[in-house]
Amino acid sequence: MSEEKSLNFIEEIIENDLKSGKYETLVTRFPPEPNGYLHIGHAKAICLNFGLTQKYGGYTNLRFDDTNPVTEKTEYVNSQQEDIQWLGFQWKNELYASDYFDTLHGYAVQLIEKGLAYVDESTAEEIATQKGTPTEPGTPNQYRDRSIEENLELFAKMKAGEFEDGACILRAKIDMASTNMLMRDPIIYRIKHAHHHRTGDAWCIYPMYDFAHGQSDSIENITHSICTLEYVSHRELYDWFITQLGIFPSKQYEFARLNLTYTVMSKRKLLQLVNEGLVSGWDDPRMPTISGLRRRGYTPESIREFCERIGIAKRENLIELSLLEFCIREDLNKKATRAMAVLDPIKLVITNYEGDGEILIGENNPEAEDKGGTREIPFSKELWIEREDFMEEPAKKWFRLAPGAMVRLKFAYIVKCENFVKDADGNVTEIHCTYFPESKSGSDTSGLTVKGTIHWVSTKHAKTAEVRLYDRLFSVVSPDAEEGDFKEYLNPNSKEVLSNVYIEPALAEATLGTGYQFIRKGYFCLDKDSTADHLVFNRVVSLKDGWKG
RNA sequence: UGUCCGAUAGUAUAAGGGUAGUACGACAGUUUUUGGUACUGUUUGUCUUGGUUCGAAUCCAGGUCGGACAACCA
Repeated sequence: MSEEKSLNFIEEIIENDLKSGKYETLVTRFPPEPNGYLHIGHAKAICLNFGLTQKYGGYTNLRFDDTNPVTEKTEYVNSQQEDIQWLGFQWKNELYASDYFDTLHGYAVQLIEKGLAYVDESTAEEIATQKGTPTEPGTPNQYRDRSIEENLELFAKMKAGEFEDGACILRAKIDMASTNMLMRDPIIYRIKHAHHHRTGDAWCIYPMYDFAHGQSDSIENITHSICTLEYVSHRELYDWFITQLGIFPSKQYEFARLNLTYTVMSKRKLLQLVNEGLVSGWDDPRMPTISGLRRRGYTPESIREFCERIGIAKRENLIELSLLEFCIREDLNKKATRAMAVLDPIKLVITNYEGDGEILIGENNPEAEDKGGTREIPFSKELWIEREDFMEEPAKKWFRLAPGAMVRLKFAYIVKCENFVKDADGNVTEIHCTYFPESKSGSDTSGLTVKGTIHWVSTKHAKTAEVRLYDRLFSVVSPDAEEGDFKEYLNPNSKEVLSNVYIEPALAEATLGTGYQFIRKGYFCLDKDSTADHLVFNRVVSLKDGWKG
């Protein structure tokens, strides 16, 4: 009866390690560099790392990989923390690679003392040339055989600030002929007279990624250091430092990063979109950032579900955006309060309706167990309906309004289209209907049956709102794979603003962070730009549309 | 021309020598006061060539294709 969900390759490794007693406690970490906002690809890594320790016990650290002072900012630290917590995860320890600068410096000295590191005064260009190519070995230079004493002295001077940026660097002495370019005496410390967001001006030398990451993992007793595929070739170096230093042997495992159709994911490109004003900011609802998705109306649950469904493997992948959309529809279908809004209005007059109108009762969510309660919806003689719900010359399987056709007004009556009015340009401006008083929703004794039900808002009671419709940011499946500048492939219609949308009165009480379904139109949420007298809604995603006209 | 990683329906992901399964998508139908939801059905797949084996998606060898690697970035 145990419907065992199959394990991904990392879970298999962990189960084996736990079973064999190699580790008692699983420790993972999520290690972002605080140089940008987190995106859906990071969400995959977050769900993986935190999800693993939730499943197997143990804990996950949040460690900021802040070894490059010129790109990092506290603003990013804060946003990254907010995003992780919003996704629903809590780290055990908040740590920084910069916490380990002293230790790391000590490790470097140890390496020098073992004759495994040297100070190189070559220029960046010389070093690049000497490095060789993937198919040709590198060549050692004259600095490689300096004495330990001289190296120690020079490194001390580097630390003391006696050199300009770029004057020299500290390299590990490994193998200039290695088939792995990273093993050809990698740079481990460089000089940067720059202000660090946490250590201030205490340091002018900073460790490179390869000299900081594995050791930081080791210091924290990380058992499984999970990263993306582009670090595969770094693993040899990762292990080499740990072995030479004789410290806790964290192990690195790599999985394939997430790629999404019609999206770019690299921080560099996302930053470009922000800086060049092509989007409104990191949290533009079209951005694949966590903050963008949040503002768009995605829920943490839907993103976690998405990360669960895409799986973890080592092959390159390109996930269809439709899966993300499925996940948010599935979640919001159960949660979203239903309401009526007319995005593209046209007036409907019920010619035989007498009186001031009436109050109807509507279910807030037929998918919720308690139906989400009910609300009052005012109805009257004149209504706004969706322009696209009327066709002067109906198509084949048209269920909606057309001359002589009948539809039900959601929560209200069945009406029959008797007539319509056109302006001088031939545009329909008004639709005239008659209604059947005995067809009232919930107490219909008319015996009439109709195929179509349309939504509406009473003109007299309608409130107005701005609605922002979003579509994919790019018009090609894989902007990264296209020739030329990726920005040439931006979808010019990715955002459409409707400034005069009619909404039913109940929607005037909408709150930030709540999901709404505008019946027949899609899922929406209030935007942070909204004010009491100017409501702004974002469309999260449309409903699946079964009508193929 | 080197080293490393990978290859299963349109997209992802299982099956770990023994029936190729699941999800999303697409298509069709049932239900429905949302052309939504729910439910049912259909559709399409092991990169290739050999080998081992009673039996191979799985193990072995060659090939093909895709990706990564030559930042004082992470």
